[in-house]
Amino acid sequence: MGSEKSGSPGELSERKKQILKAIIEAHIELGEPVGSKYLTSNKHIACSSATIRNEMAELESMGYLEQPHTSAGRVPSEAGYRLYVDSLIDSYRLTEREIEELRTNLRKKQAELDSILDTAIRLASSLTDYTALAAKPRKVRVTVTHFEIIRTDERSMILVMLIGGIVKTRRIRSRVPVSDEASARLEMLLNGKLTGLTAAEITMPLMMEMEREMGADEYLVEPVVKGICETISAFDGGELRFDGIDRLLSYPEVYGGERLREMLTMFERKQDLLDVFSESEMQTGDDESVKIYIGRENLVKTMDNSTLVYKPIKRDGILVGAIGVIGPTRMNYSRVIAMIDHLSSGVSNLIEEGDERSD
Amino acid sequence: MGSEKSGSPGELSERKKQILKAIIEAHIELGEPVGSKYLTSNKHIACSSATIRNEMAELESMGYLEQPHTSAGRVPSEAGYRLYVDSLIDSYRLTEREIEELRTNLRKKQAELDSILDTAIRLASSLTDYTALAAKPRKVRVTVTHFEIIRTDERSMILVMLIGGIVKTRRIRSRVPVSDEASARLEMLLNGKLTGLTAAEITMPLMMEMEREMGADEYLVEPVVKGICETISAFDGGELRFDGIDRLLSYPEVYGGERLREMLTMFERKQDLLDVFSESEMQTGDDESVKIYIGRENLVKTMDNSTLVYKPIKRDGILVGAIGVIGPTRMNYSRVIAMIDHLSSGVSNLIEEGDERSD
DNA sequence: TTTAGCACTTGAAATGGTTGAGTGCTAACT
DNA sequence: AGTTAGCACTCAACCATTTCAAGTGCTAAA
Repeated sequence: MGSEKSGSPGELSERKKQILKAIIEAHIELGEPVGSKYLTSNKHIACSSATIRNEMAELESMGYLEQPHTSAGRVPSEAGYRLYVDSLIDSYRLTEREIEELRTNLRKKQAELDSILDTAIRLASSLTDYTALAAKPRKVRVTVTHFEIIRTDERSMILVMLIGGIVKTRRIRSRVPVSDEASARLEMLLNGKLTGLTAAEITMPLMMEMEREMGADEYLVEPVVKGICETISAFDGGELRFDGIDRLLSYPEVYGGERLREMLTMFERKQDLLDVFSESEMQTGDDESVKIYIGRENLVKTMDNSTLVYKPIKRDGILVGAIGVIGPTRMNYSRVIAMIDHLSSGVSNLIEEGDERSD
Repeated sequence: MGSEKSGSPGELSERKKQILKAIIEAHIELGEPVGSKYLTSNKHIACSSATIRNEMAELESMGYLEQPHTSAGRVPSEAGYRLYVDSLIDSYRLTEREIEELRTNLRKKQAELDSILDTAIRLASSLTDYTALAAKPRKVRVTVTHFEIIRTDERSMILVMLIGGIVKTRRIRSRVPVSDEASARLEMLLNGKLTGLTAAEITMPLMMEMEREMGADEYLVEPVVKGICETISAFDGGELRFDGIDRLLSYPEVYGGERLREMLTMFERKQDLLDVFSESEMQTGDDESVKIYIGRENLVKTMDNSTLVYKPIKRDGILVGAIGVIGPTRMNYSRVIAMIDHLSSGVSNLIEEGDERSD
């Protein structure tokens, strides 16, 4: 047996490449193992089925193809897909219509990051026909940069916090009326003492000091600070949202039975997937192109037969999220890649420029 | 054939009730059609299998039971379940442990409605083992009650809107520096002109008037007002969130194959389900107890074999949402009902009392 | 080096018989 | 009249067997 398990693409003759590419594309299209005869008749390859069989046998021993059972056609292996996306793939040109659809749909929603992401995954899912997801990675150091208190009536107010460019609010109610003077002082205190601190750095002594400075209105401090800590903690957990989960069912060969359950469970737990994105945060230095994880390449075990395609989203140069799709290994790579690329860039631009439509 | 399709429970002899109840509970427990022999041996019923067969035949002709095929046991019909939950069911006592779990978990999260709901559905799903969902019903008349502008730096600010007790924010950026005076005037204008108006009532003339009053800073008006309209519009759409979708797969008899897909699709589309909740908003006058929709009783077609159990959530007497679970018709009604009842009340109390931990 | 032909393998689908749970009905019993 | 035992009947589920067709690997010829 040829023991050259993972050969570099250079080893492959032109014809082998052509055949491998044809097999992968046929399999993407049909979802079934593809046999030698199919290739000769449907893809235009200039040799007979017997020759193709020989080549396929070699490709298999090199690890690019697999055979479900003796009398079935061949199926691309993960290595095969990897080779395909790395060097065989034709880059897909989005049609004018598709670009237009991306642009107008994205433009419509000029809002906070969250709702932009929602629109984006909806788009991604409906355009690619796979399950789409967006992640906000877990942050390492979450701090409030600015506090502001808004009075609504004499015993309730709203605390507005600016956390890394995102606005979070929290309602504060008190049983007794609170003077304007007291809330103003509280606001000042918060801005003076708590900005720039992570949840862990907000200590008891600090809180007691604040209570001292609030004098008669010290009763406000504890619930407010507690709320702030909760908000910060909730924020750094990262977040993950989905669209088109029902589309998983379009690929019963992959997501049938128990596998589907594992998949859904993973979507519910979210943590594993978030880890994947966080990991990418590390290697975000190298480049910022579309990333592709095929099968068990780099991922959680439950994603054996799936591919994750995603691209980071940046604001002012720093990573604020990612958007991608998840689907069967035999997904339409070229189209998906082009789509995610555009979409992510679109979102990046959108949040970069903000709402400055003031011309 | 006895043509009394839907008899009132009064028609039923004590023994018929007892048998029906036993069948339903056995079927809930086992998930399989239950036969006459099983009842005599496992549930203590004081007569022989033959007698039970006779009774079952009658119950079937009355429409309370169904037979999948000739040589199978009986399965409760929707009418049977309905009768069961209406008059046969034993009310379930939550254990101390369960109550404790509800309370502590719910208490932990003292935050805005959204995150309370998230916690609640997570709880509901994990405690009942069914898919849980929470809805914020579509509002008829959404208006902003209060505007507030927060300056972050000289060319960006945050617009805070109070919409029906919920806080929404929106970032505003401008290419040119904005004076404090200008933003203060804008805030005043918004509060003066736009509070109490729905999106539809914000007209062009109104906007032009505002531009006039802003003088040199009129360029701020258009993007801001546009953003406000979007926010209001987005708000009245209602919202629906889930937890434990993976649990659908625990009941393959119901959610296997095509049905599962329909179910997921419905979860994605959300609209149908929201309609159900909105409908309940209408009839919310009659009472505010736990509501139960069994099978095709009242619902969307895709929910034929499912039951929806939910209870509205109120703040200050008005409906702000609902929480419930969705599961197979053969769900453990007594337990689920008790759970949802408690949970919904818990949430209601929590948002009622707010953060007033100032003692 | 390529190709045609053929024997071989093997999963999927079709067939057919067996099994067992559960029923409905009738006749005996209280 | 209501209840029960007994029995024939039905029908899905299961298992073993057969058939079928797709696709291969190999050999021999071009």
